[in-house]
Amino acid sequence: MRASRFHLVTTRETPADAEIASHQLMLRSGMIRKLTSGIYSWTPLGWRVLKKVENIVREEMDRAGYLELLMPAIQPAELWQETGRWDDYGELLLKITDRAGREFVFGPTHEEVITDIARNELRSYKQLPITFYQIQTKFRDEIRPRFGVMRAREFLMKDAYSFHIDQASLEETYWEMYEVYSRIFERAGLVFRAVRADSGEIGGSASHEFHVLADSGEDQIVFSTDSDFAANIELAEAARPEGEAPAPGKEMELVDTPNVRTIAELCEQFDLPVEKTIKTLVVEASEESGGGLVALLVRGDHELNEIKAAKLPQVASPLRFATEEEIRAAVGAGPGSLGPVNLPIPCLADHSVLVMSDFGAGANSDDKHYFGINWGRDVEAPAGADLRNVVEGDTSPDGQGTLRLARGVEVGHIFQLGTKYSESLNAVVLGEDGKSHAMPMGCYGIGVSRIVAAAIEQNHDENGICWPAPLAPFTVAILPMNAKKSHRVRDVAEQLYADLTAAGVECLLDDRNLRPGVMFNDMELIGIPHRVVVGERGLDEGKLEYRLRTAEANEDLPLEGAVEAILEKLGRS
RNA sequence: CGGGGUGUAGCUCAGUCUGGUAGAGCGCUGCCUUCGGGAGGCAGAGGCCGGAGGUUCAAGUCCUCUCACCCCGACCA
Repeated sequence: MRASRFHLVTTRETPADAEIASHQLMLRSGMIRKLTSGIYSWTPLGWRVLKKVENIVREEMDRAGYLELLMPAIQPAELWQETGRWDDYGELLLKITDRAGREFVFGPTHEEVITDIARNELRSYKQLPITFYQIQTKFRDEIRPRFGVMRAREFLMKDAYSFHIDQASLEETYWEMYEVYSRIFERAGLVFRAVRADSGEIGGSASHEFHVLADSGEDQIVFSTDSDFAANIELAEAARPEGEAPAPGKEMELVDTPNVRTIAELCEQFDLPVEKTIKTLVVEASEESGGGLVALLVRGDHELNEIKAAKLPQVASPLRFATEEEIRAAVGAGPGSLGPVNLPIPCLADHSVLVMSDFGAGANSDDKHYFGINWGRDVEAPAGADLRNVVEGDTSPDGQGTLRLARGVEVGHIFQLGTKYSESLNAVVLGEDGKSHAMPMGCYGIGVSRIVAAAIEQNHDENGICWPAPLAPFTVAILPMNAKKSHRVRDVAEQLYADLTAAGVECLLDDRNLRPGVMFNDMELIGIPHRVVVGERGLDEGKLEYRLRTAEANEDLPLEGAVEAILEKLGRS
């Protein structure tokens, strides 16, 4: 490709509404253009990268024997009403109406459609297992689109669905898919981690997420130093502390604590270690436990894990924090002065709280705290539960090693769905036993467009993007210096371009006749992995100049045999 | 959806408080000089100041209403 014909439009300045590196660099390099909130066009440059990702995904899916198809983006409401997700999926579902007033959705995912296909197409266990996939535009009406294509409303997704005669077959495909996904992210040149995950809205039992590690990631993931334990923090159970609370060493005392609203203020003003304090959070109780409110206790330096809490039978799901008015009505004190002693509502404590002694907590009376509280002596110990987020250094739940935390961008998610959809849509086949069986299903997603952003998050420097070779829009940039004035430079660059292109290398020849600095900066910004500079200076010595995008310095290549030397640099000789 | 903020040239932003000729830098067009890390000069093009009402002799600026976008929170690939 000739740069002069490629509509390369880069900007020096960073657009004001981009926060993270990938979004900024995608805009500056001209890969994407925003049409409206959460909806982007891909320019020729961006589209080349997106297609690279798409092709890797497609090749690996095909290699595994999965069948590509294409389903409609627009789906009839009836299908969604049949599974109940017309209402359950909530506001994320974009509903649209045709001229006759019939309702449709723009598909955010395709369990309904694929299961409809399966119930019509699949008759016998002999056709199973079978896995279909597609690469297609999805729309989810995110409450808050963010970070460019990282969390867009419209995005490109690879979604796959498998159908089975029994759970054992589902598990086999599930773990096979786990390997396929791992291969995809490896091939894309990404540093990633598979972690156990919450299965969330889609339902089902087992589930893993694949995260590209990046500091700007929206998810917190946890893994063990010594075992293969890895999980999303939403799901990571905290190891139960061993032993009992130490014997009381202090008397309980009631202390006036005006101007204390937070744990931090309490610790600072009264010189209390934070791990000797208790945070009392009040949430809505579940209906089956009688409604009302329930208090959750975690250690002052710990955070409540809302996902775990919502799964407890005593707690309403989804989790809802009580308002200050509700708390005052039930307890008679504000949120800053709550604690377990004389608490008039039911209470659950994180396991780590139950092994504390001589601790401080609110007195359920405004501007008063108790210090030196001990379980049993001063107040009956509440029931224990796993309520908190694990923290760096915790013992791994499997007992091997300690936990490390990292941030990740979720780029893939695999689920064992079970028969949730096959039952509600009556997708059954005849088994070997001659009876009908609802097919257990798996579903597997990859955020194709999100991978592009995640790859940049993981691979950039102060000059721009540093594409992993498999994702780069072009492999080699050829930069002629002052080509306008030197036919020699021009001819060598053209010949190199022709030869490399003939050898199947994707080259970008910068024939724009710009000043060298502009070309260098542009090519670094858009992140082309290999750069060859053709200049009078080098030609006099029979040399070209070569540089890897991520290298510190240039190296010379002999003009004679330059094509072979470059192919060798690409690992293609 | 709650809370905060911003809308002025293709982009980044001044100007709004205190009403009076619509600006700068980058980018774009032409010419000249320059040419190995975002050059310099000259000459240009480009704006219903997000939209609608209102106040005023006069509104980018003041008032009301709207729309869009961004940021912080709960969801997801």
